[in-house]
Amino acid sequence: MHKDRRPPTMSDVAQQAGVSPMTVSRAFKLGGLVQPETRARILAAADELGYVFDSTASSLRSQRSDFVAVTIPSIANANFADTVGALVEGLKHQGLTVLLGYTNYDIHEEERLIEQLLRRKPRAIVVTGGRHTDRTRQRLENASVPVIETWDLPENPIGHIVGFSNAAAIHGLVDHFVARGLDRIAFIGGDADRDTRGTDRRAGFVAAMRAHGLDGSRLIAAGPPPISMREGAEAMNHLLNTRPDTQAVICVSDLSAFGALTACQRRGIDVPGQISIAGFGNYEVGAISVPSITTIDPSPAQIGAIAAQLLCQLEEYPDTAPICHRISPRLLLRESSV
Amino acid sequence: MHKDRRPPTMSDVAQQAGVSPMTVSRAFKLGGLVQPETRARILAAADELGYVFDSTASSLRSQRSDFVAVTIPSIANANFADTVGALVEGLKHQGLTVLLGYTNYDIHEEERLIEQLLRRKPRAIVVTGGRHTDRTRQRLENASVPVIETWDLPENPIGHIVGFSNAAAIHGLVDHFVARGLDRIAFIGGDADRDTRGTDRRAGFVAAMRAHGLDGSRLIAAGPPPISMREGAEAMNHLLNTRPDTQAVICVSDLSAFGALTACQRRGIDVPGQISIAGFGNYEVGAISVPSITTIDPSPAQIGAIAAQLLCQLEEYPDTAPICHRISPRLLLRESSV
DNA sequence: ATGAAAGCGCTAACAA
DNA sequence: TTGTTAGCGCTTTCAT
Repeated sequence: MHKDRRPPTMSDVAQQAGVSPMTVSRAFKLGGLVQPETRARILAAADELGYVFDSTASSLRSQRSDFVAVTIPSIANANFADTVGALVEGLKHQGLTVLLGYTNYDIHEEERLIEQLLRRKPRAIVVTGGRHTDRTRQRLENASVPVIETWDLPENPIGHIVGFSNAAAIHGLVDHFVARGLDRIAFIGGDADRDTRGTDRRAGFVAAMRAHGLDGSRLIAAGPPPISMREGAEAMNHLLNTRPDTQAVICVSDLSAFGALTACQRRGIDVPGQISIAGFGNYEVGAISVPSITTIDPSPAQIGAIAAQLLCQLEEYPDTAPICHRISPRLLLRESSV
Repeated sequence: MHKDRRPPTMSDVAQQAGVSPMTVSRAFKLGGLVQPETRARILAAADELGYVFDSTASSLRSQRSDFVAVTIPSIANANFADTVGALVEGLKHQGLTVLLGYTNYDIHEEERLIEQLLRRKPRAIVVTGGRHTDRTRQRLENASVPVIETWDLPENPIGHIVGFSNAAAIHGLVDHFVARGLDRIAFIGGDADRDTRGTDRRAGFVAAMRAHGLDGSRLIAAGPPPISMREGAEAMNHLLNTRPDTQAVICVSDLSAFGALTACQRRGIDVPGQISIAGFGNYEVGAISVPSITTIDPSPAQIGAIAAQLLCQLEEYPDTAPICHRISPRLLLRESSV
């Protein structure tokens, strides 16, 4: 092995196999029309030389890449991970890869990220959420690649949508609590406008309380996202100190709901005996905690699967009119609420 | 807007700004030697035309990309997410992006993924773990880009290492339990050879028990990774049914440890009164649960930060000899253990 | 089923 | 500081 020699190209492989570079190129394509034995010889030659296909050159020449760009607010979030997992799975068969970027719940970081991703000429782009900077919108609109917004139902969609109304989902949860005779309901989280889905959930809470003629002012801020267990516990402590007569708490996610639950446990407050708790997202922690936590399941994997399906359709019919696919979040009643 | 016109290139921008394409190229580089006013004019022209820099062409011509490939077993794992987060943060200033792929804890999937990533000519590649298929090893060795293996201390490293011994970390935990007078200790997880770090942890447990002259056969399989809360609860139930005299349980991660804890709670078994529980990873759930869970903190963010630092160093001195940076996991004693 | 020529959009190398 | 020329490695297009 001569370590400092320049890496072999298709021409080198072609020479080794006694064919033209074009035939090597065809041998590496999936439907490439090459004699099976010729292909075998080529692949053997490639292996022998340690040839690595150059996607860079391929993309430049063909003016098409083999990946879909996906942006999520955070890795380390099981909900978004499930969406991405289903997306990857659904695109694998099309020979499409997923290129993942995360925005830290910041639409300016999203802007930076999306500009970076577009430079690589993705086949399509899937973003989380429907709120973006003006510049991001503009970039995506001009990008001339399919755009899918997920986890939201934006009023002015850029392209396609696979999502649901975060506000409506919480509205349904409030309805359920009120039907069970609970009046004094609080909401934890969703104060920072960085997490737009969290903000929508809080807005849904306020609207629902108003619709029932109830006091929707029990709003506990939990700081900038990601709002997790610790923030949920802190918010719950604050709530118990300031509004001790609260009967039920809806949290922006199951993670903060679990934190809230632990705060109650440490204070000896019985859940759901003294206070009911609900979350959002159907995270594993809420399914398994004692008590288990009432939640709303937005079917993250389904979002990914449908987005993948839509992308496959767009591969075949690029001019498909903008589609809005609504997911129906399900209410899961568990031990943490009466 | 003519939607079907081909997208503008540097030449178009150059023409618009009244300069040569080369000057536009320089204007887009960070240290490009261009008159400030010229650059301003160029950027304005680019904006006006909706120009998007073509990384594909840039990479092909310059034979160097602007990204580091990173592979992790799973997104949706807070530990790996923290490593990646620190890596991204540490590379941002160098103008390097992270391209993330995940392997589903499968070294064959890893092989596929790494081949895909290498086709894009990354500046470096950071992988999780030190066990790979032969073909993966070969590919990485021949790739002529820096390789960093993390979260492990492989015996035959491919390149650089930023990691720790998973076995030794568990060994220390066993020592602690034994010193507290606990003899009948079980281990949950790590049966499948897919999660090599989990397997190492179990091996560390067995070796430590043997070193103390204790019975190291209380091993509860938890199925294929990712082993999470549900599997931890199931394994704990199995353990309580089959070896009810167990005094302490070490779990392959805090997630399964939390599951094990809930299993005890549902059966009315006091933790740590009747049984001690420990996990691994210092996940948030174990810090906040009631009781909080004793764990080992492998400093995931530190791993990422050091890897990033090493990569920066390698940018400057590419011929740096292989470095092995050892992390020292810390034992965090919490409420779940005596 | 295979080959030859041309060129994708950018930048290295050199020149001015 | 800016411009000119050539070519990165592949695939499109056309030919055989």
